[in-house]
Amino acid sequence: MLIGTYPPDGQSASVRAEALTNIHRGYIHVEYYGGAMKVEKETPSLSDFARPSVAVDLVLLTIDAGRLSVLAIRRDDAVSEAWALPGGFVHIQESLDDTVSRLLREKARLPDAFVEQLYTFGRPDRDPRGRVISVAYYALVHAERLRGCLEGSRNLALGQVRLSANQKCASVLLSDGTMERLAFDHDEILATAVRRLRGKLDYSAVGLELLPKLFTLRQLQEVHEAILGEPLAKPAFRRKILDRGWLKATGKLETGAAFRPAELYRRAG
Amino acid sequence: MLIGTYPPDGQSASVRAEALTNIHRGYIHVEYYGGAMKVEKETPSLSDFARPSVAVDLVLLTIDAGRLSVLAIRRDDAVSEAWALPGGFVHIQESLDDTVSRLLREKARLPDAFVEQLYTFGRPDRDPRGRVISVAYYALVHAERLRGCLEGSRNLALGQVRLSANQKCASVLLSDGTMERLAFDHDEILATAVRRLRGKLDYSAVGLELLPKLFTLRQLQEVHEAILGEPLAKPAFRRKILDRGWLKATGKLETGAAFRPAELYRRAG
DNA sequence: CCAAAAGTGTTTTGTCTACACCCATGT
DNA sequence: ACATGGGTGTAGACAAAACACTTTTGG
Repeated sequence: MLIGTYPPDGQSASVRAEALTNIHRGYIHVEYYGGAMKVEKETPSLSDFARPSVAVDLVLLTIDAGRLSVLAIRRDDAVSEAWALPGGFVHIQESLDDTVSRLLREKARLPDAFVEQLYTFGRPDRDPRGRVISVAYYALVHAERLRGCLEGSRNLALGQVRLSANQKCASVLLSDGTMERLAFDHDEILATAVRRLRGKLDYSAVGLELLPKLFTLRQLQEVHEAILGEPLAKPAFRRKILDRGWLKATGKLETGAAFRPAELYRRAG
Repeated sequence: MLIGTYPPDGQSASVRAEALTNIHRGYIHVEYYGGAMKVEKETPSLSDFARPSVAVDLVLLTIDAGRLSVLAIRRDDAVSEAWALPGGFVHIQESLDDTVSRLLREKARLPDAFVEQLYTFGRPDRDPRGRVISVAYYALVHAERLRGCLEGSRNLALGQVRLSANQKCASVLLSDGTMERLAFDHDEILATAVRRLRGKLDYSAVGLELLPKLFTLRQLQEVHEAILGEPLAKPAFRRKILDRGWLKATGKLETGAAFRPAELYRRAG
């Protein structure tokens, strides 16, 4: 399929190369004959539609000072000065999971973490820069693992998650006391992550991802309370969790307790 | 930002142009000087990466002859001759939900249906034609609504869903008795839909979407059994469902029953 | 009356909750 | 010893499962 032939004057070649990269894909043959350029596209074309950009946004959650907190990044670009979730575009030869791993490394300097796909947000107007479809993931890490990274960088912060009454959007409370609404539709993404996490607490061991390898039952209960935003009864919680079989008692006791030290558990299996 | 300079020999320029369109986006300046080509990229753009195509794939489920069945479409293009899920590309100014609505109309002639986003599949090699990221949705409709559409078209079929033992992939059994593995990663998408649906039966009223407005408790039980793939105890099922408060008794009785007619229910609220 | 399916009671089992209580430790 | 939080026992509420049973229809 012949797309066109163009004279080799620098100015117009610039514009046309842009149009090409936007609309067409597949093997593009560029041939030179007699000083002019001929551009062809090979037959089986994937899509003749203009393509949206695809990004991954990351809801990196942790428990900081007993509160469910999220990693926010300050956008200093011309688009927005607000806080937002860390994110980035999906490279052309990169799986979505690979994009998430790269973002974890680049933005939070984490070599790995528990991550799960959350939801894909695709409103055409969700990003003022243009059409960006965002596949949101959430990640859970123990706060200790973020310590170094947060101190090293001035445009990263942990903010406490504040879910609205209808659970449709969430704001963050920064350590300086200011309440911030996240940029774009990130408040909605954050709320979706918290709702998902709340739902998973009952039937999965996700809470363990927010704790160190050895932990006490009280610590796990505090994690659940931080996520659910409500206090839980201690005896009921202990028995429910132990009945699930997710935990294995180590026999070791915590150190540095003011009173009776609690037993340390680790994940079973 | 200078990307590189290349000698204008036809053979290698072809390959390099391909690499360019894959890796870079934004304004690309192409200049010619002294018979060579210089390629530059302009600074601030939405995304400096080549964009993947974004598609929606639709898992349209229904209960046909008491079995969980899925709408499959025969691909007659050069890419594949297998059966696949109906799908299509997301247009540049179209929300994901709008794409789903359009696909429902175009592929199944349905003006509306219960739909929910399922998962986004983004392995770079999942489509042999190139990089396609697919946002999968599942839809539930009463089989009666598909009747006319299926008869009218030769490349559409309902196939019984057969989930593998590990629940990681699903095949379809067509009415001619042949067992078909769906094209691309659609077997994995289908399995994901069935797992999701099974999980939702317990805590949501999704089963009602697969029935007409008036239905008997036995019919609802058969829907649940078809989705779960196992028989359920009648008294337990009745009480559980009625306790949930999703249903409202109408007082009417079914007609045409061979024996005692059952009461008709409809959704509450 | 009989066959077949609708619909209900009753008992048992197991899980979650609430509350009371004992246990171990640092001061 | 005692304050404090860790950890356990018991009783009631509630939901689900198993089983037997009654009811209603067409023939």
